[in-house]
Amino acid sequence: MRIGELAQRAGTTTRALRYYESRGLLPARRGGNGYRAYDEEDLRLLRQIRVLQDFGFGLEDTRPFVECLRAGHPEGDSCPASLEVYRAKLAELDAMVARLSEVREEVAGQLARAEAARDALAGAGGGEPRCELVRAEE
Amino acid sequence: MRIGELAQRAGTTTRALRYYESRGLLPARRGGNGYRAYDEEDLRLLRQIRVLQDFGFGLEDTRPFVECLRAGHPEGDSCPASLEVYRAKLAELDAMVARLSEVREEVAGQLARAEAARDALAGAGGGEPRCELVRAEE
DNA sequence: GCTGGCGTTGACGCCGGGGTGAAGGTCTAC
DNA sequence: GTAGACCTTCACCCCGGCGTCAACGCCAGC
Repeated sequence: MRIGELAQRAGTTTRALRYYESRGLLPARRGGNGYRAYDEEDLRLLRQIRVLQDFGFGLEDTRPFVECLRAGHPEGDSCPASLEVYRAKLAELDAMVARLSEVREEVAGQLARAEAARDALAGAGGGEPRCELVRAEE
Repeated sequence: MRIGELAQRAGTTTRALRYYESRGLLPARRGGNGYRAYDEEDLRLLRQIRVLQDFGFGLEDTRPFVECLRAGHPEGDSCPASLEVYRAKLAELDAMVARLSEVREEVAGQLARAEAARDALAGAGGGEPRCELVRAEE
């Protein structure tokens, strides 16, 4: 199988495949004409890469999985190094969620405060706050 | 007040202030010598910018707040446009947290699955799983 | 009048990750 | 024979929010 077919079957581009090879992630054998030659196994490796990429893993993070498959293990995550990547990614995701949630609460607090201040002014200057929704603003 | 003093008092750099001006965010009057001239009000605007930046707001997001202050309102978030930015940011943060949490659960599931597979193999090939912790792995 | 420190403008660098684009040549398939 | 797929190498891009010169102007103190 040549590069175009592999790219098409994996839903990626020939450019990406050459890029992976340049990173040492998916080396290819060569035919006599210099063309890259791939087999079904390479398609498996490539699919593993793309699944992880869809999870937001960096290319380097996919390397242990690919090497695990290449070493003959049944799954890309059958090796300790892959599990470590999972764990590191989990920790990273947890940290991001925690940070974002903190900011979210800060912003929510600011919004609530600002809305309360606005309503207090509206109530003082414009009559009954209860009727606020009745007045057409536009 | 000249640019260096303002930068220092706001804990930023002259380069950042010139950049804000180039973006039209914090225009400065000029003295006869061409030097930028700032006052205490500019310091308030600048502090507003920096608070929002620390929340992770982009520069453009700070514009409504700055213009609100410049229009004479007591707070940068005393204007509807600022509240809209808060709301948009909240939605954005919620979406990010949701997306990250989804991925987190996917990865956690993969990790659990992979660990279970590993343990099943260890149990089948290495004897009693109960004693696994007793065997020195290294 | 000279040095040093502030100021001015403009242009380019960077950071990172995952590629893409173009140019110029070779090979294959119909 | 010609279109299309393939090869290589080098450069570029995207994003924001500045940093880093370069080359100059302005002003105070000595």
